[in-house]
Amino acid sequence: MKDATTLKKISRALNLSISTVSRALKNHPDISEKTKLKVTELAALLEYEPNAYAVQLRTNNSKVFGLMVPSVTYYFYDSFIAAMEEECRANGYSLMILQSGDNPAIEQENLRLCRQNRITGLFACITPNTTSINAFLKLDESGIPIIFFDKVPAFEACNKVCLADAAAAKIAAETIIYKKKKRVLALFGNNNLSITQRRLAAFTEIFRLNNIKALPGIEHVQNADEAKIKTHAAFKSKNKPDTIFCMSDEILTGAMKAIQELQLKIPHDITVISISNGIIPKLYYPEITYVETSGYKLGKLAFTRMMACLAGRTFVQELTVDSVLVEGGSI
Amino acid sequence: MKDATTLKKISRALNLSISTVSRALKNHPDISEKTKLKVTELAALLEYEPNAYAVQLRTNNSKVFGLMVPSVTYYFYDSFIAAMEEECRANGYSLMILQSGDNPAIEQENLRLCRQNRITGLFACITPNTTSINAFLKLDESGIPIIFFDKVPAFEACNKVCLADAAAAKIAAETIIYKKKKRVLALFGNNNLSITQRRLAAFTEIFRLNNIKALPGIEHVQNADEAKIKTHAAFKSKNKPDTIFCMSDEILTGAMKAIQELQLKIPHDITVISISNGIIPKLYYPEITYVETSGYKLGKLAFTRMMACLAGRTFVQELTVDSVLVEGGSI
DNA sequence: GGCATCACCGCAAACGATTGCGGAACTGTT
DNA sequence: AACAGTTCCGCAATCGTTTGCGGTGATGCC
Repeated sequence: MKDATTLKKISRALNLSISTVSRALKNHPDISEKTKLKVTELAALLEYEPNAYAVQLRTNNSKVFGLMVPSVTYYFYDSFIAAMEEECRANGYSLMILQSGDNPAIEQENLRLCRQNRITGLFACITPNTTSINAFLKLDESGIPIIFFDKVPAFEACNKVCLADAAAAKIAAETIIYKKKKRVLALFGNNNLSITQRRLAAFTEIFRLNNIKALPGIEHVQNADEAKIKTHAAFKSKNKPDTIFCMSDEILTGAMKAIQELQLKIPHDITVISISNGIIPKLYYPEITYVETSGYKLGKLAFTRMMACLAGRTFVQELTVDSVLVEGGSI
Repeated sequence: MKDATTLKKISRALNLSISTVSRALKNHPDISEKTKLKVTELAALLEYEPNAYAVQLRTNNSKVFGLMVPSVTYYFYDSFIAAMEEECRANGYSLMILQSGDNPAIEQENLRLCRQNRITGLFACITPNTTSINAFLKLDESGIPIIFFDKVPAFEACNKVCLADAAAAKIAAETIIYKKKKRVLALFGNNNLSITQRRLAAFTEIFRLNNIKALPGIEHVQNADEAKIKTHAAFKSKNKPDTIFCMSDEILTGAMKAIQELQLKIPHDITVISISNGIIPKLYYPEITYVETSGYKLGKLAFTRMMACLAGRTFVQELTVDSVLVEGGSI
C-alpha cells in the first residue's frame, strides 16, 4: 500500500482538524452540515477507507472472527464456511480461516495466531486427537468467545452448536424399520468421536425400542476405502444385507463404490440411506435417500450464537439444528 | 480481549523501558544476554503475543492476503484454498477469504474490504460477469499485488496463474482419438468464459490436425442439470454418441446422472472422459478417466508468484500448471 | 453593554509497537 | 588523569484513529 488516504490528508486539504474530519464522517451532531458535506465529498473522491488496524488499536475491537476446521476440503465444512462468510459480510466482520489438519500441534499454533490477531471470537471444530481444550478455555476466559461446532468437546461448560446427531440417526433407523428392512449393514466412523457415539447410540436404541429381533450389523470404518472393503465383505457372507446405512458422506462414497463394482441395482438389490448435507447423495441415480444435516444451517446458527455471546446474553449451552429426511429413490 | 500482555506490562514488571523489551524479544545486539533472558522468560510466562494491529500500523505490513473466489463450495476451489492456507501458515501470513457469489457488485464490495484491511496482496478469481477490472488494477497500482487465478481477465498486463486449459483439452482430445472414438458429444460450459473458449479451441483444433472427418458434437451448458438434459437428448437422437467429454466436474455430474438414469454401462455402452481435479471422477465405478487440473498445484503456484511479486521480481506474466491424464476405466 | 447560551471545532492523549539517535557507565590506553 | 571506544539502554517520534474536554465566536436577552 503506497499512500492510502488518511484522515490527516483530508484534514490538510480542507484546512480542518483531524478530529473534525473523523467526526464529520461519523455524522457527529457537533459538526455542521456544510462541513460534513465538504468532508464526505472529498472522502468519496479520494476513496477514503478507515485503516482497520488503527481502528482496532484504538477501539480494541477487531471485527475479525477466527474459524478453525480440520480441512476446508472435507465434504461438510465448505457449506459451513459459506454460511459463515455470508453472515460475516452482512455484519461487517471478516473471517480468518485456519486448518488444523486434525493435528493438535497445528491446532495450538493456530490458537496462537488467533491471539496475535486479536480476533473478537472463534468458531472451532476440534480434532479427534485433542486431549486438552485448556488453550481454548483460556482464550474464552480472556474475553474471546468460542463457539464449538460439529466436533465439540465432551467437556461441560462451553458453547456448542451441533447437528442433531441423535435425531438424524433416529430418523434413519425409523425409516429403515418403516421400510421393513431386516438385514441392515450399518457403517459408522471412528468410535472415539462423540459424534459417532451419539449417532450409534440413537440408531441402535430405535431398533431396541421397536423390539426388532434382527439387529443391524455394526461396522466401524476410518475412511471411504474401509467402507468399500466392509461392504464387499458383507456381500460375500451368507447373510447378505438388504440395506446399508452410512453415517457420513465419506463412508457413503466408499459403500457406493462397492455397490457399483458389484453391479447391484438400487433399490432392487440393495437399499441405501445415509446422513449427509446433500451434495454427494444427489450425484447418484437413483439419488440416495438421506437425513439432512445442513452445514449451512449450522453455520447460521453458530453465527447467531456468537452474536448473542458478544452482546452479553451469554449463558453457556448446547444448541442443535434439526434434521429432516430427504427422499431419494434408494430405499 | 480483556487485558493481553503488552510490551509496556513486561517493561514495568522488569523495570525496563519499552524499547529495551522490544529489542530484547527481537534479539537485537544492543541488548545484553542477561536482559534478553529475563525478558524472554517473562514474555513466555505471560504468553506475550505482539499485537498484530499495532505492528501493522507501525510497519505498514499487514501479513494478510485476500482471497476472492465465487464460492468456497465449488468443487474446484476448496483444494485451491487448502493449498493457500498451507502456504500462508508456513510463511507467517493469514488469509482473508471472500466470496463473490459470481456477483460483480459483491465483488466490488469485497475489494473495498480488502483496502480497508490493508491486505498485502490479493488472489482473485473474477466472476464471468465482471465487465471492468479497473478496481482491481487500481489496487495493483497502489502497491497491492494481485494474482489472478483460474478465471482470469483477458486483459493484457496483469499477473495470472492458470490451469493449462488448452493443454488439458488437447490431452482429452488426443485420448479420444487414440481410442478411436467416432461419435463424440463434447459438453462445454458458458462460452463467455475465456476458460471455455480456450478449452474448446484446443479441443477442436486437435480433431482438425488429425484430419478427423467426424467432428465432435459441441454443446454449451450452464450447469449440471443442462448437462443431464443434453446427454439425454443425445441418446434420443439417431446418431448416439460413443463418448462424452465433460469440460468440468459440474458438467460431469450432470452427464453421469443421465448415463445412470439410462442404465448405460461404462465403458461398454458409452465412454467418458473429463477435466477435473480428481475428487468427483473417483466416486464412480468404473472411475472416470480425467485430465487432472489440480487446484492444489495451482494454489501453490499462485503463492510462489505472489512472493516473487512482493520481493520485487515482478514483470507481469501468465503461468500455467501442466496437466496429466489420470486413467480410470471409463474409456 | 454585559452575560449566558449555543453551535461548531481543535487540542491532545491514548491504543501497542518500532526505531533513530543520543547518552550513561564502564573499560582500556597513554 | 584525561580521553576514546564499547556496551547497554532510554527518549521520543511515529503509524491512523477515536474521543473527552476545552475553547472560540456568534447570537439572544435583559
